Amino acid sequence: MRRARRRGLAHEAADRVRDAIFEGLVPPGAALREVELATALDVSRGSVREGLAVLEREGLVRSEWHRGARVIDMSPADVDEVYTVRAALECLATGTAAERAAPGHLEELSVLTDTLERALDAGADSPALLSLDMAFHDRVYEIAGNSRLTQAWHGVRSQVYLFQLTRIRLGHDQYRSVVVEEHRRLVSMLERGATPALAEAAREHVDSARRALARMLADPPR
Amino acid sequence: MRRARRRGLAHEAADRVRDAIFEGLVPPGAALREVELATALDVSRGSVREGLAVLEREGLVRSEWHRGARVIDMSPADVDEVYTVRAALECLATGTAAERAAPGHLEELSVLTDTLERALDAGADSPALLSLDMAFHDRVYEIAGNSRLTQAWHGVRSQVYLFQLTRIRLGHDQYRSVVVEEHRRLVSMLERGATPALAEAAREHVDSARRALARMLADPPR
DNA sequence: CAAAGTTCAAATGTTGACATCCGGACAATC
DNA sequence: GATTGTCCGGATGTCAACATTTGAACTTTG
Repeated sequence: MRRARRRGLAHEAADRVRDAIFEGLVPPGAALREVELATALDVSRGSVREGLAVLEREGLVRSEWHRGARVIDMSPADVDEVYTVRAALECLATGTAAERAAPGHLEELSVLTDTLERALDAGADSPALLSLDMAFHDRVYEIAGNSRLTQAWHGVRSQVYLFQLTRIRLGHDQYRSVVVEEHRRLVSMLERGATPALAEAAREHVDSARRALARMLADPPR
Repeated sequence: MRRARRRGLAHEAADRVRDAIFEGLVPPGAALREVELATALDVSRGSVREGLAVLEREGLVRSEWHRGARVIDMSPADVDEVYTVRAALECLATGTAAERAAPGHLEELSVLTDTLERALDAGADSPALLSLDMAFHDRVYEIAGNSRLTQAWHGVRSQVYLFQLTRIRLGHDQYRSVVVEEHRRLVSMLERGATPALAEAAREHVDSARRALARMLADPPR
């Protein structure tokens, strides 16, 4: 069993605000005022403040001295930055995971992909698919078992999530048509161990997402 | 000019505590009590708390719910984790920097290496050399110009610093004998653009440090 | 005597009040 | 008329008091 974690109001507050951002209730670039959030969430400003610091660590929010916090926006440059870093991390993570994976782990990743496929076939909405998608990758990082690597991943994870949400919002057909296949490919590569081809597959998986989003941002299909 | 930054007491507190850790005043594994630090630094507990959160983001400190913060320790596993992640980041950073570097940037890195060499020849102490060493790498990240990458770097930077400090404390001869040459090699590779050989050099530079530290930890020369 | 329950000091988590800072609107100045 | 100075509303930064949790010493119980 995974041990239960007491977390405190700050993390709770961070979760609420993060979800609000993901749901689009707080658009990119919007200001996050401490008093406002404090009354809305019914906690003190101190807790909100600490929560915003958590979101800042995740890169979802940027704050400046005496100017408060704002939701990040997503210029094409931002997208490039995030996916470039993600590609490097994902490469390392899949490679390490391949080295350390027990057979059970690979089986588990395979099952996660099955779940994803079934959800797709059952007509689940794209955000739900994205959650499963992310869960798969989270598991890879866990299997790699490098806490610093996981921490680095958490530094871009929420941004990836936000960007991918935008991607599927602008046009989810392309996403739905490739997710499962790309994950299957990753699993099959993982089974063969830490090869250069695996690193290439991981890089390509990330880059495919980057290209799709870049296309969407440059030429919104409205 | 680089813009001036107001930062607040929390960052100031973080700086003090960080320095204290680097100077060995607070040994690995030691508890960092909020009230204690607050009185010592003459700031409120809130500011100390926020400062500790900064150090936690840097990986120098680990804190748990209602159990406070402790300085990380450095098991061989920790060393592996940090240098593994650092290698991946450094690869990406040098590659990107090579792509984007203006001639002036390469010149600047060369000058930084000259400074390092002069300091070495002038008999500067090893911690001073380490500062110059880190400044070089910081500049590479700046030149790469990827803020997410820089942030990921900051997530391991302080740990690298602490580990390297230990390395030179246990035996600085080896360090002094290779720093300059390894940096020269990096600069010359950077000048040839983003080649596979550059990535290899960056990886080797990091790995050399990892091996040196692992050797020291396994077999302390006392 | 070992295991579970109790108690208590010490530390952290949380809060609301007070101090400080920012940015824009308006007035003064050269 | 463009620049500089002053004011003020609204926001964040800081603080010290109060609430909660923890771990360990102690007691109880089977």
